[in-house]
Amino acid sequence: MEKAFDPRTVEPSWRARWEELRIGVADRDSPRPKYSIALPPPNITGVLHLGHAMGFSIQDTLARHHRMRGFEVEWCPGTDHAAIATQNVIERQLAAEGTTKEALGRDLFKARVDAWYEEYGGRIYEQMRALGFTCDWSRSRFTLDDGYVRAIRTAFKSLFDSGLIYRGPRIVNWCPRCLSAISDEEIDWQEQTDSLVHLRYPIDGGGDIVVATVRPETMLGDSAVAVAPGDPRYRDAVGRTVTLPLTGRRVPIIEDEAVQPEFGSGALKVTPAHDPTDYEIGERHGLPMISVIAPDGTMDVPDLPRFHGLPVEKARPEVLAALREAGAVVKEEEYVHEVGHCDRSGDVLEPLISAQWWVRMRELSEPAVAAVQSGQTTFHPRRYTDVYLAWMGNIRDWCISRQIWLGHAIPVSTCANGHTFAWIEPPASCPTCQCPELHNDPDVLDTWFSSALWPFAIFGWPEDTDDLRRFYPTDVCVTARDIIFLWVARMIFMGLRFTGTTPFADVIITSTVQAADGTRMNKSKGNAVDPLAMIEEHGADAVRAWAAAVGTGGQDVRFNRDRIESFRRFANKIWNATRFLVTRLDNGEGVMSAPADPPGVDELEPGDRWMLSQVAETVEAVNASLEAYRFHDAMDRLYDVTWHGFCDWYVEMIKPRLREDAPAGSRAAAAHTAITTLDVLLRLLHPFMPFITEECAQRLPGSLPSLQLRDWPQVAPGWREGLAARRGVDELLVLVQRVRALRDESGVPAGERHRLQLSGGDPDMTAEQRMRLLTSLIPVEVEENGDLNGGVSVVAGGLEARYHLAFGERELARSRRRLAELESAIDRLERQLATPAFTGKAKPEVVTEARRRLVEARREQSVLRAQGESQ
RNA sequence: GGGCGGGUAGCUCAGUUGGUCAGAGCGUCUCGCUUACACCGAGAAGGCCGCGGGUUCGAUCCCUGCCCCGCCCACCA
Repeated sequence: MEKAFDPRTVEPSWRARWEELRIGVADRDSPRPKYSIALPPPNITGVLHLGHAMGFSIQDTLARHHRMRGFEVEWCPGTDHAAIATQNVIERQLAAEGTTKEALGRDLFKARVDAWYEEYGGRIYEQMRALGFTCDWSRSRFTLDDGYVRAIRTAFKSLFDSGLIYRGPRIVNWCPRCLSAISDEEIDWQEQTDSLVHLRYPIDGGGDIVVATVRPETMLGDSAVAVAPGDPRYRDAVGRTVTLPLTGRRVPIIEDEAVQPEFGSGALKVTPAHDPTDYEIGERHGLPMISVIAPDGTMDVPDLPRFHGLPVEKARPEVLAALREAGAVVKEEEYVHEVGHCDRSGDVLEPLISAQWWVRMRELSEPAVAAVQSGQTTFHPRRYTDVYLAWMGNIRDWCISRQIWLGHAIPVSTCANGHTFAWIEPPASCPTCQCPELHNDPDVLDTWFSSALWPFAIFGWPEDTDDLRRFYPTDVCVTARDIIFLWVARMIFMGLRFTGTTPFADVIITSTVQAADGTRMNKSKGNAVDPLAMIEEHGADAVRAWAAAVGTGGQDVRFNRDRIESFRRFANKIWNATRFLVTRLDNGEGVMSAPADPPGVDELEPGDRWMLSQVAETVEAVNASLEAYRFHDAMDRLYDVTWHGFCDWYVEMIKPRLREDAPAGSRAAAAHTAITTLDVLLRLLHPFMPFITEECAQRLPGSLPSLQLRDWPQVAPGWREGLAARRGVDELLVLVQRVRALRDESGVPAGERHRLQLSGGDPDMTAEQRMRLLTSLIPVEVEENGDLNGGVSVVAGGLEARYHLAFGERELARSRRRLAELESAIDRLERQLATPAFTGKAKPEVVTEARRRLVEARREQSVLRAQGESQ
């Protein structure tokens, strides 16, 4: 074995091995219980960053863990066409080349897109492969696949035929660059400082009314002035009209509850065609919707040539100037507010009226709320449940049409006779009147409409396929919190609608990876980290272990190269521990088998039992952590027990026993314990760090072609018995540390032995055992002396230390203290519960809690007393 | 405006039913190339657990107020 672990030489062959063994490919007909995950399909807008790597690593950890536990694991991968995002990327590319998609034409544009998908789809796959993911590539899906398209059309038609999809003109979030509507969830709100302009509108017949706006240009489309109902300041004005400056249009003064009387002057100019609030006011009052801004973001006011055709940002000062000339401007003030931007292009959104396709949400959201409330799907961390419920609870209709080139065509046609219908296969004629003259809807679907079907569409829905029956619903969905609404929520209501069940039982929300400076990591800022670079530097295992260590704390995490590096060192540590044991135990015919028959209890020394009991605890702790999706706990624990418990303490303490001249029984027991421990640790670590663990496990006796074919470790009956010996050994280890510190402080030369006088200690440990353990770790001559009562001390010129092992005494003191604590707690609780003021007035749950605590405290008290008496 | 999360060693962060919970990694300092590992080992220093109240025998942990930081939601133009 090489002296240092080199991931680069090891990783490729294991990737190949896993593929040869078809580790990731799920067998539909296997008798094992299934465990399935639908990989959140990454957008093919570029390569994956560290955030993806984290979420995906966690999924692979789950997949590998469940395979070892005996599940037939289906982790289905795929990619998302991400229509609007990809189109933006390509368009930017074209712009850089000095051309446009229009100049290119549809066909060439499509070729361009396909080439992009090819290249980046491939690179994403390479990234995932590099991390050692065992997803089922045989079932890999792309949202533009034929079968997938069929699923989308089926879902669309079903919703359309049930009246849950409708088309209509409404106010939408319009992106003037994408030239498309977008949904509420795709708005990126940014704080912005603007000028709040107060305008005076003359009231017909005398007087005037002042309104405030940050968008004076929209006043060209005003169709009313609104005040709060009953506002005394405007009692006389309501019902009258004003004549708008510049347009000369007469509009009414109305009352509407949307108006906040405290804001500004308490009067609001109403522009229903260009403001969501105003739109609703307009609907309530039947106001005309006067569009003055065109889809390309320029003013559309042919009657006013001064402004017509100006881009909004140029029109604003121009209109303001005109208003000033007209004497309508009262004052201007700085104003900070949130402005919606397109989350793809970054442009300021222009609310405007447009005919779009919508999904009626009420009927879909109600079951989706109920499903989460009833626990059919659980969020981890739990607090995201409330986030989800709040959103789903007051959701508005979903705008699903996009006016872009790329994406799934809306499967709707209208015939010459005006029959509109949805279809699954492109029709030749109208199903109602057989008219062959059809007009297809020109829009495409919101990408998230297709993503919403992912967990069942990947398995062949709407067909009742074997895969669907076998692997759906999935078990968990691992994703980032910023797509809870965009994706997770929508999968839930679509799943309920089309399959009658939620698509996954658990949703794991991973940490968000920030750049080192705490800002958001994103490609355009250039601070995104490519996982491949980290793999190159530290190896795939290090990246994965890092992901597990920081991915599920529920807290955002800053990119920290040192942290990743620490796991590379950890891999090296594992490598070297293995290398040491394997070479030391190689008897010429291979590694000395951890004997087929484990040594009898008699042959195990206290240190061996100490180690095995820790192994038992580790298995249980890791199980509990994984059960609760607390990967960071599991990783921490494994790191600690492997490095410190095993390498630093155990391996060091058995070194003398591993020498060939050591007593055979003792040597066998140490070998058995060491190999057993290493084997269990490697298996526990494998889902997190598959490469290094495979590489090491291969060298141990009894290995299989892959750890993925081994069982998940279980605690063997004897291991826990070591718990009793633990305290005795632990006490010696504390002594070792104190002696080391003492030697360090006293400047004793490294090799020089000194005398150590001992008394006390675990009565079950012989003086011989105690001495062997100590001398394996520190250079001392041990002398047992029953009369010592002091701690460590230095005697005379040469070092001499005396130490009294307080075995049992510490526990006794602790138990006394605990008893005292319990007594006072019981005292207080009894007093509290005897007080009518408390039992009568406090909240019932508080009283119940107090009773429960009292019962618990009494129980613990009696247990401790019983223990005390037995000793 | 509402809600959520966070403020713990120089840095990045753990700390799940209030009582060995004051921890890890990195960094720093002092030793050590003892035949697994210098991608190492041993030892050490370092913290009013954001601030003020409160509950309690006891609070980093529970309640309350405040100060910062981040995020989400929201129709105040």
